[in-house]
Amino acid sequence: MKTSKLFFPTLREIPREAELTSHQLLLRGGFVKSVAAGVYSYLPLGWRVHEKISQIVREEVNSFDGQEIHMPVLVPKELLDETGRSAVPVLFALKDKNQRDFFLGFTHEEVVTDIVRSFVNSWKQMPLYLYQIQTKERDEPRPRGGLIRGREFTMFDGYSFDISEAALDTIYRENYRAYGRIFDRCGVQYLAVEADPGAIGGSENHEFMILTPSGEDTVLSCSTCGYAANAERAEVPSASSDDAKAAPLASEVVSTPDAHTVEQVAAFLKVSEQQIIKTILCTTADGKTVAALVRGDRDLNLPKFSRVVGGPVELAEPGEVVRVTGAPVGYAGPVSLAVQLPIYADNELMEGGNFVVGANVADAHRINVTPGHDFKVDHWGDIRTAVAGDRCPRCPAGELADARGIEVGHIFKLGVKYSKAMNASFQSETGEKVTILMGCYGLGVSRTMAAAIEAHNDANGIAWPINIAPFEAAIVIANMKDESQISFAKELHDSLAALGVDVLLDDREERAGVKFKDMDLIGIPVQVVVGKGLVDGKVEIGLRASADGRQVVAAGDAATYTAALVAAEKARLAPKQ
RNA sequence: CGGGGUGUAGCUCAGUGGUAGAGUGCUGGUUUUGGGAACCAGAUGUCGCAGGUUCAAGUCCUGUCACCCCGACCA
Repeated sequence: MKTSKLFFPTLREIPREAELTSHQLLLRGGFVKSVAAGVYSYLPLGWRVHEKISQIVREEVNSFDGQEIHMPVLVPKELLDETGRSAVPVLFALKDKNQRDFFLGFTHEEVVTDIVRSFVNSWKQMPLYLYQIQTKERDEPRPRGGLIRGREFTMFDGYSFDISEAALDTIYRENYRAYGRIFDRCGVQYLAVEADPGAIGGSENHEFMILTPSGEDTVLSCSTCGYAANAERAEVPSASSDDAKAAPLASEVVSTPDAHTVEQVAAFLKVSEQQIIKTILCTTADGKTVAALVRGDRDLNLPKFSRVVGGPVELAEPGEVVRVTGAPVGYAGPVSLAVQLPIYADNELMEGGNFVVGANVADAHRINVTPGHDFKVDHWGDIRTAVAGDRCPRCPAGELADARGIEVGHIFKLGVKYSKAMNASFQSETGEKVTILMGCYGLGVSRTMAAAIEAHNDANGIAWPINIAPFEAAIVIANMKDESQISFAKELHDSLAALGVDVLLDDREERAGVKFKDMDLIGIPVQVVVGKGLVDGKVEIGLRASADGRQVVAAGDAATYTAALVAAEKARLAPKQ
């Protein structure tokens, strides 16, 4: 390929709409063009990267007999009615000319399950693994960060169908390993973490996070035993109960004018935030209000709290807080509530005593409050968000450390959740009718593209891992007035192409500096410069990401040297398992 | 949906109620030719849209749309 023919409109300045590094570089490098909020066109360079990632996914999934299919973007409402998912808020909805309801596909469990229930009826037809790489449409409340969270994006979605838990477990682990190989080959550091399954349910699930400081999720991991979890999900081990408890003192109400945050109360009363108990009022799905208590320096974790309560909970409306506490927001406490509520407390509050709590009176708090002594805790549980420094929930010696990550994959054991609702069953070896066991496996192709940039960039632009770079090597002709440079570079281009290198020849009528800047910006990993050294039979070859600069190589060896560099870079990205 | 911000040339941005601007990019020319060259000449606008105030609106007022950020949400 020649740059003189390649459509790659690079920009010198950062478009105003982009804040995130990957978004800026995708726009500046001419990889994508925004069409609407969270909707992008892929230009030639962007589509090359997209297809390289897709191809890696295909190869790894095909290796365990995954079979690619293609399902429609348009999904009739009736299909989603079967599982109740026609009420999902992020759905794009539309009607056809006959007023029939359709949705744009946001994931395809129902569509694929419909295929399988139509044709699969015997245990002999499984295991079966179907997948697609396709556009997904979700009317996100807030798209952001370019390709990180779009309303239209590309996702690999795989679905497994099995006759037993053991078989499901096998394919789940097969997938898990394939994801590892995919991210290794894409040249991104990843971590598989235990995660919250959300409303999709299922017995086991893992998120795959690409580790980068700009990630929007926090992951916690134990270097001792390898436990890793999304901070939203990470467990906190129960408190060690052998701590000597201070004797409860007599509680009393003290004035705390204008102090309604933990920080303000701590400063006013000159106590640490750990000595304060936050009382958070929540509403359950059936409209009841409950109180959650966590230490002042901790955060209530709603997913965890929901599990303890046994159903989804959300923060109570301010009006409800006023009604049950009898005080403005900011002064809630577990003692002397206006309305008696079930009280849930975080396990950590078993340690220590004589806490500060809200007095349920404006501008007042109650000091020397000890759970069990001054008020009754109805339920103890693990309801706070784990943080770095917490003890590992899986091993006695470990401590959790944190890192930031971008969620690029999420795999679930679905069990019978969809197959039961949609009556997808088979006849077993012994003749019984049995519900099919499913798993689903998602991987964001476009998001991986953005995350790879987040993880691999510098002041000059993108430094693509070679397996997903739009081209593997770029040849820059430094002086377009020099016919010998041009003819040598063209021969080198053809030789490299013949050696199987995905090579780009920069033959534009531009000064050398412009070409260097552009090649750095679009991130071609191996750079070859054919310039003034050619009269002495020399060219320069080096790695985009290397600080050492380019090496001077004999022109006659340029093709083999370049091909070897490309091969070495690829070898570096060989799967680690 | 709540809070904040921004809409002016392809892009980045100035613009005091009184003639629509700069840098960069683009076109032509001359000179240059190894890290976004210099000079000369040129083209480029529904000032987001719709109302309103005014002799006069890019500028003031009202509404509306779009985009970005924070939060809520995120199967």
